[in-house]
Amino acid sequence: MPEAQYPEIRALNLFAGMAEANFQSLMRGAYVQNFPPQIELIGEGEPSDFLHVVLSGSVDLFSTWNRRDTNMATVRPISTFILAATINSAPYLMSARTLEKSRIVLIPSQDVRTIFDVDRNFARAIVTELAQCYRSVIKAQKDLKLRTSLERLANYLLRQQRRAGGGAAFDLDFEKRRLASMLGMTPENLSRAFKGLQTYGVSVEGTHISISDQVDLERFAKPNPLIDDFST
Amino acid sequence: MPEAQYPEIRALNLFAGMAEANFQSLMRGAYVQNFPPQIELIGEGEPSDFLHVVLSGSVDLFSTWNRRDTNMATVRPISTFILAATINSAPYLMSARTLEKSRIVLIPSQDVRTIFDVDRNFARAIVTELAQCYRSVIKAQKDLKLRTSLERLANYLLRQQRRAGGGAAFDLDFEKRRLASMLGMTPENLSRAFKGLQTYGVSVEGTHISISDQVDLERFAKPNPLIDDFST
DNA sequence: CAGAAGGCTTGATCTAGATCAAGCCGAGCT
DNA sequence: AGCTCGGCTTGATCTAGATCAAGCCTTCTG
Repeated sequence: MPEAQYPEIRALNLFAGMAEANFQSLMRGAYVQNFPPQIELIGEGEPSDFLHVVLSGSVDLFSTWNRRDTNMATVRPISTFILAATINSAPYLMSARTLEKSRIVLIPSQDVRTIFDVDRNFARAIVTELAQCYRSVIKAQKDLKLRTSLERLANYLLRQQRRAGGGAAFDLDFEKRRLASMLGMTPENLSRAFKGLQTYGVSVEGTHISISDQVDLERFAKPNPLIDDFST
Repeated sequence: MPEAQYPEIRALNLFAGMAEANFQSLMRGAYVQNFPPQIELIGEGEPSDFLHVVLSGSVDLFSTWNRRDTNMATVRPISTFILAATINSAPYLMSARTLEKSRIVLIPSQDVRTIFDVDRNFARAIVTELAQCYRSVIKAQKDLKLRTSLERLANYLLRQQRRAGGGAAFDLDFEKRRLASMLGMTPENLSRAFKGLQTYGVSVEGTHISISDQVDLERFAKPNPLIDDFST
């Protein structure tokens, strides 16, 4: 891998604390690659040869059974995916495809396991990351099982609003059909859901959202840190 | 904690490989307790003071939001729960209650984190366990999102059959209302689902199940190791 | 500029499963 | 034995969301 990439990667939580020699040794086998949208990166059931880290873009994790499929999670920078499979040398449980143009680091799983055993700080970082992945999945599952589609959309808008700086107006950063998929609903129902939120002061023009009555929307959405807060 | 408990706990994957001194040090702060059924052990949002290990019985993990609640997972012996919260010193995302009389080890979270940093084998075991928890949740989510309730029941019966030795007849080890909850359906629908499986040669008498046409049931259920196999 | 294509919206229908409302039946008790 | 209580079943209805089927509008292309 070209050395120019190092500093950016080294700065990630996962690698920041480890010994330089171990980092170098990890990087020797790793490479960074740019993928176009809609590329299938891995398929479920395959052996877990590489740990993946999303540097930019976004990746959809999905699963298939009996001709049905469902998206399980969306990975945004900067975080890893299929860490659990890598750690346990187990086959992938999910498939992954890029949603948009994405930059991804691939690190051979064997190297990750080796360095894990010799670098205490790396071990700590791995386990923290893994715990975070676990908690993200749990949060997503709570969102899905406890809320209606209207409530999910309302809470998504509040989260997105915060990410965009907190102002009353902001833009969606996905096209709507992708948003629908991320929220676990069809494009048709997303369209209807947007209409349903008009009652609470939400107006939509293309990808531009404005919230005229913050309090009312929050009273409806009932955001909860144990579901909506990504940091904890 | 009474020393008599040690060997049984020491034999668990989580503790088997660690240095004796570290194990002793963990056990000094730990204790084993028997709980009656339906006791709420922890509540979501609380700080994660203890790592829990289920030795016998079973524990229901569930979540609540806006007066709704849903069960997220059922923990059977022998495994841990809320490991992720313990590792990250983060609040619990789920509540836990005993389903039946259960024996549970409680280990102070702070001790787990301390020993993690000094015992390489313990670190390895922790991360393996955590990865397994992660994968279990993913499997449960796939089961729920990709299958109808009839399919979930059919696959559950096949798994239970295997656990019971693989014979054509076996017993459920839960009462039906509990099974319904574990499968994410209402008791009413479970009842109807059992009727629906008669077509595939399943007959039910109380908690006793017999499968007259194994091949037909499997053709319907389409069991898949990436969902139904607990070992991988 | 015209045409096509793809995403968005809207309405109509369908479906899995939940909920509501009785009955049923076996176990334990007086 | 007769009663009661709790879990199970059964049927009827309800609902969130999916699916199907158009039309619409913007953007891209020849």
